Amino acid sequence: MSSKRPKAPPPLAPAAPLHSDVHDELSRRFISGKVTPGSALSTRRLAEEMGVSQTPVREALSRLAAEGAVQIRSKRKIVVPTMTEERFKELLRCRELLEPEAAVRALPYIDARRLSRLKRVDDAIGDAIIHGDLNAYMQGNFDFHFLIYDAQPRGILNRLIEILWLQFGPYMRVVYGRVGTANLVDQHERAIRAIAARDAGKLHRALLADIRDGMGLIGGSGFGREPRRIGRGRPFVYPDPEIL
Amino acid sequence: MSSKRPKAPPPLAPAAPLHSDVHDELSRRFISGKVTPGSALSTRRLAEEMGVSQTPVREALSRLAAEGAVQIRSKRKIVVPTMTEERFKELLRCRELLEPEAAVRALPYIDARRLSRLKRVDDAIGDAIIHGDLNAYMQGNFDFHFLIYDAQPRGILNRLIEILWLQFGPYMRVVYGRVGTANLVDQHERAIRAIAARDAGKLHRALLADIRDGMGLIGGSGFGREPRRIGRGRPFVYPDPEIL
DNA sequence: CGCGGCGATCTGCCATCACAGATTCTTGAC
DNA sequence: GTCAAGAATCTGTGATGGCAGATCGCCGCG
Repeated sequence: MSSKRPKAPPPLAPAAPLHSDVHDELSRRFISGKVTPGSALSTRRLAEEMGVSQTPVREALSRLAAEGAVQIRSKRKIVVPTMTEERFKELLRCRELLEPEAAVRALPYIDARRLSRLKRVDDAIGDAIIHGDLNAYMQGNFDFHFLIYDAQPRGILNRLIEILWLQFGPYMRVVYGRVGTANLVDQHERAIRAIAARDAGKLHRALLADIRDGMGLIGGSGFGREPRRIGRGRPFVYPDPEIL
Repeated sequence: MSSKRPKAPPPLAPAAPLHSDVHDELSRRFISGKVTPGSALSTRRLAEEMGVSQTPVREALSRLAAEGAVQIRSKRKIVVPTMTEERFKELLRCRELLEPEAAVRALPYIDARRLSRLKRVDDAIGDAIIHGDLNAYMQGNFDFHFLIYDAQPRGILNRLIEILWLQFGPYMRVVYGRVGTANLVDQHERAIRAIAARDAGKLHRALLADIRDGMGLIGGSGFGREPRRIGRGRPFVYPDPEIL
């Protein structure tokens, strides 16, 4: 009953801007592979779907473009990029360079509570593999990695990794959908043991193995069963290889 | 004199969107250090300055925010981040991880013509150091590195590196302005020799040395002679350490 | 002299509308 | 039946206007 407070104060949740909400929502879709490579996005449709105007959507897509998750073609098209073998390899190479480092840097910040959460997530991943639940698997995989990296307050390194996952997500989904999750081996357990033992070197190697594992699995599954194929040389070509 | 072509065709330059122009211009300013850390940006001012409306400016700033070059504070402020020692170290660590790799990958694509351009740029850098021309030095330094990385068509790796430089630029300027360019050693020559010899390992080490060199120079110059200092512990604190 | 409060002015943010290029679908001529 | 021209309908883009929060400064009260 103090005299102040003309209206209820929003102590938490200081009213995030709409474009931020939109970006978050779209990011989730990308990382969890709910958007399919090669498909087009429309500002108007997204705006209507989310109940906002075009403006915040456009802004969110602008950010996503900067993050490489979408391409803004000059020909009035904004599409989620298709994957080429080259692009895919580069993506994984970047992950190899950054993620083990991020894990090692985060290691000192991983407390017992977080470690137990990691174990729970890993169990969920195991279930997902058994039941062939692709959604659960991808969500679990994301949670697992970023539960590690984000133990330390998010910095530039983690940000770069997030950018990689934004580009990685959509493609991962289609590949796993094709190959199935059955023959996934669980490299995560190695990581958990390394964390429990506070062994940075082991953790580094475990992450590297995990990433390379996905590469072997996916990379061998063949590219180019996508929207349309042109010619026969490199199976996949951008239908519109113009600038930007 | 064909029957078609109601108006002149724009064969090159397909009329880039305004927001793209704005982003390019701002990027140049950031990379070349023409913006000072801690300063605020206003959409209206920039719009007026560039002769466009707020809309494309906001979009460009959105991209720059995704690239970490600016922070969009919730309190109606959009600022170029100040530098903390922590942030600075992380930035350089990321450069160490990515740039030598990018150089090595680009090495096969560097032809004689590009190599000679590299030498010219390096000469210009030498002159800039002698004359203490900070603008020329920073421009030359940027040109030198990206002349190497961009020998290979720009991919994800180069994109990540660009993001790092966008964040790096503003701070580099103030540090060099403080320390001076006099005692800069030229690690670039090592890189040039490595390229001429087609020696990937040598090139890798040269780049690493170049980056660490800057780190030693800058890192030792002390942080926190910036806008305002608070307390005495860690010399530099965000004046507004809220979310985002 | 100090300080509290109110107004002018700044800010980012978002909705709306208009424009122009591109695409698609229809329609009409041969 | 075939194909080309044009209209209808998409697309991203940009300017404008206005809303609400934040900030700064001035003015007057104590």
